[in-house]
Amino acid sequence: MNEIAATGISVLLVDDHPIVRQGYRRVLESQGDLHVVAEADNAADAYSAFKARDPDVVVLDISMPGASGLEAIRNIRARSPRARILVFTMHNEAVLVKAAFSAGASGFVTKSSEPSAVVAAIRSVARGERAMSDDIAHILAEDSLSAGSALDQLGEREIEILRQFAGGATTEQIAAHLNLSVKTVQNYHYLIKTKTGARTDAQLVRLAATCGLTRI
Amino acid sequence: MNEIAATGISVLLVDDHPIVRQGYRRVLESQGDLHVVAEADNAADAYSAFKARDPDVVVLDISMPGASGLEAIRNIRARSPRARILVFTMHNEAVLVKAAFSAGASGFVTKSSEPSAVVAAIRSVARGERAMSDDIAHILAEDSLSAGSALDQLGEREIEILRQFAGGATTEQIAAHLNLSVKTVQNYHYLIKTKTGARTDAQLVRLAATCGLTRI
DNA sequence: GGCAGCTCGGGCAAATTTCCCAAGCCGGAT
DNA sequence: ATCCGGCTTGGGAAATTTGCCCGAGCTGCC
Repeated sequence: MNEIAATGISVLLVDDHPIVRQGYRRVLESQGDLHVVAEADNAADAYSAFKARDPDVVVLDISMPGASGLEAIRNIRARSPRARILVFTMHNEAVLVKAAFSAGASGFVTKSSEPSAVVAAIRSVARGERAMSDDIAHILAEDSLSAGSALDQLGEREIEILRQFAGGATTEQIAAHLNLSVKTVQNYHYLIKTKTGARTDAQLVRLAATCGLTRI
Repeated sequence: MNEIAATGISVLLVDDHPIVRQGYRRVLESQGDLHVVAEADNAADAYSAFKARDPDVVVLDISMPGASGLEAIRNIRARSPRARILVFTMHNEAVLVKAAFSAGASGFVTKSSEPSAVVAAIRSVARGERAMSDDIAHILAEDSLSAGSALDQLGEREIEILRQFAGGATTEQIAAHLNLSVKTVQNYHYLIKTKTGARTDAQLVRLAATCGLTRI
C-alpha cells in the first residue's frame, strides 16, 4: 500500500516542452513533499512511464502534438483505474474540461493559476479528491447555467449542418446538398449558435473541432 | 558600459502564466550567470518593468492575452533601441518568426527547445548576436524555399486580426482590443478573406489553424 | 520627388443574421 | 385517443454585416 504521508507524493510530468517540464519539476520539488519521478513528452511515453514508475499523480498538458492528451488519459485510466491524473493546461473551455473529466481526469488546473494553487491541486488529487482551479470552477458554473454549450443537445440535422459548415461549406452548398432552402439552413445556423452559446462563426468551428466533429 | 562578464546577465521574464514564469526563473537562475530581475504578465507591465530595471535581455512569450507580444516588442524597441529581446514561445510559424524579427526581436526560441539551447540563446542575445533555435532555423529555411503560404501575403495587422478572429473574438472585441473602429476591423476581415481566397469564415478559421496561427 | 504598400476609416447597396412565428410530423406520456 | 413536446421546414422584418469603392496619412524605397 502507499505510504504517501511518509514518502511524499511521486509525480509523473507530461508536457511536450522540455524547458516547461524542467521548470515545473523545480517548482514542484521545491515543495519538499513532491517528487518528480519521471517525465514524458507524448501520450505513448506517458503510459510506459506510468507503468514503470507507478506515480501517485500524473500531471499532464492535454495540448500535445499528435495524439490527444484526452487519449492519454483514457489510455492510462483504462489500464490503471487507480491512476490520479491532473490536467494542467492553458486551455479553459468548458467542453474541454468536461471531456477531460469524463475521460477520467481527477483534476483540471489552468496555467494561469498561481503555483500554490497547482501544488495544492496535486496534493488534493493524491488524496483521491477532485480538484480544479478557481477559473475552471467558474467556467463550469457558467456553463452549467447557460443551458449547455456542448453539442449533445443538437438534433441530427443540426449536427449535419454544423459539420458541413465547420468543414468550410457555404450556406448555398449546404442547402443544395441537403435539399433545403437557403433560409432553412440560415435558421439552423442561427439555432446552432444559440444552442451552443457560440457568439461567432469562428467559435462554432472551434467547437466542432474540439468535439471531434471536424478535423483540421 | 555593461560589464556582463563580471556581473552576469539580467533578465526580464514576460509570460502570462505565473507558474511558467516561476519555472523559467528557477531554470535560468540555476545557471549562475543569469539573474531574473523582474517579471511581467502583459505587454504594458513589460515596458514599465523594462524601464525600471533596464535588463540585459527580455525573454517574452508573444502569445499573451490582450495586446499582442509583437506590439510589446515594438514598444520596447521604439523607446530603447539597445534592448535585446528574445522571443520564447510555443508557436513556430514562419510568418510569426519573421514578424517578430522585423518588430525588433533579437532572437526566437521555441518552447520545444532544450533548456540548454534556451540559455545559450539568452547569452547570444546578451552579446548582441542574433539567435534562434534549430527548429526555427529549419522552418525559416523551408519557408524561404517554398512559394509561400497563404498567410505570407498578409500584413502584420491582418495577421493579428486573423489570429484574434480565428481564436473566437468578436469584431467588437478585436476593435476594442486593438483600438480600432469596428468598421476598420470589418474591412480587414473582408481584405483577409479576399487575399487568402477564403469564401467563408469557417474556411478562414481552418486556414489559420492549419498555418499554426491558432490552435484548436 | 514619386511610387508602392500598409493602415485606418467613410459610404452604400446587397446580403446575411437575428429573432419571432406557423405548420407538419412523430414519439411518448396521460 | 389526445395532448405535449421536440424536430424539421420555412416565411417575415428589422438590425447588422458584407462586399466593394473610395480617400488620406504614413513609411520605405528607387
